[in-house]
Amino acid sequence: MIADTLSTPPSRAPGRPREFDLDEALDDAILVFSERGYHGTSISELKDAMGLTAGSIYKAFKDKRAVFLAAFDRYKAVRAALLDARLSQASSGRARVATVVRFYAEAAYGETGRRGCLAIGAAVELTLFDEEVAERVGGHNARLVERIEGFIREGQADGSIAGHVDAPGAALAVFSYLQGIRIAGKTGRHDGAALASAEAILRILD
Amino acid sequence: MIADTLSTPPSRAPGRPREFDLDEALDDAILVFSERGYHGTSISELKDAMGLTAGSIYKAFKDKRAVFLAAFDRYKAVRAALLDARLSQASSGRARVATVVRFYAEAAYGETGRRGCLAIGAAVELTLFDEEVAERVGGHNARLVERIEGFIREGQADGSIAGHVDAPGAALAVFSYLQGIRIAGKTGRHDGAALASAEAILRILD
DNA sequence: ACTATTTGGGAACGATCGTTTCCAAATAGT
DNA sequence: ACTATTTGGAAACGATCGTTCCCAAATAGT
Repeated sequence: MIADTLSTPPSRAPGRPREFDLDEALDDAILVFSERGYHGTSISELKDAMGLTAGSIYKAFKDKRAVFLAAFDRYKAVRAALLDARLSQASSGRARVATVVRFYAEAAYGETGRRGCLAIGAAVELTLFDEEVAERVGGHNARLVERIEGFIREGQADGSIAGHVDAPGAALAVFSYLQGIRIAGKTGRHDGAALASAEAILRILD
Repeated sequence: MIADTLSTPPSRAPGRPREFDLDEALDDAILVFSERGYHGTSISELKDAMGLTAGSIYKAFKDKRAVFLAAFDRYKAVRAALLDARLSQASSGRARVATVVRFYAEAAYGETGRRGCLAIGAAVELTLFDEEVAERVGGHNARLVERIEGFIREGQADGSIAGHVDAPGAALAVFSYLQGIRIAGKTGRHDGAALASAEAILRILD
């Protein structure tokens, strides 16, 4: 009985099983939405990119907006997992800030850089007229700023960051840099520059 | 004869005169495009915002894209004039960098902040699939980065900025901050924080 | 075997998109 | 006065948008 309710994963729903992997489809959606934006992506393009028919998309998601929201959530989850893995190897407050800064700078050049950041696209394109998107993006951003501020305070406690640094101001400055370097990466040509700027920004912790 | 070709400004074209001011209409277009983005703005919304009929818009501009390009150019020109006026009152290299940083930080909160930056919207939404937009945005950005780098070098020459600062890296870091603070302003709630972050970012010049 | 349920695939829907066309009104040149 | 030209305004265009519907196929439970 208890075992029955606990071992539910292998059990399957009644009807015909879905022939594609939801997360893989969302990964494709992330790419198109990142490149073309929300309004710039049609269902037809989404269909081609995800390798699905319109019917299948609308059976898996309520509407286009739901696809975007799901893609956004997955994008955030995947990126956060990647960052956290790196963060676990940083041993001082300064090292943690540096890890975050370099993580974003690395994503800012090359193909990834030109493709752009889905979260920034969402913030720019949707926050003003979609309350739910605004809350999600705003929440993520606020949490990241708080996290950076926490790293700075940790650094001040462990001696890796100067005590006179204004933690809230510096945290927002670093966060802004993270967003901005992704925009710079959309039009910028030189790759090493992004990494150099990452080192430069860390000077605000001295 | 010569006077004739030189005093052309008061002379008028043949047909019925335009009943609206082009620049005022573009100012309205700047607002809608900033708020809703390029793809998110329909001709119908453009029509309402500019107080014109579709016919009048298409007589003044080739198509929707041309309206956007004109709005973009005007936005850039107006903002540049505003910045230059402030810049003329800054007497050291550091003061000039600080002026630029505060100029962007001020635009990042309140109604202006939530409305967003037209140039950033263009970069995010259009650069990947519109070569002309990419060139314009990329050109503006590159020029601003170079300008900041110049201010830093001037500061190092006049003693207001430390000599050990990596000018290209710091310039791109400052530029990225400028873009990022405008994004932060779309979801951020607290106004004073933007200004505090502006002061924090200037620490990279120490 | 049969029913219920869900998916894949594609045709079809109304709505809205960006754009063009048409006509009356307003100007300049002759 | 007349012609040429341009604008204002609104109706009309085909194309594409996001979404729904329909039917055959594939599964689970009985």
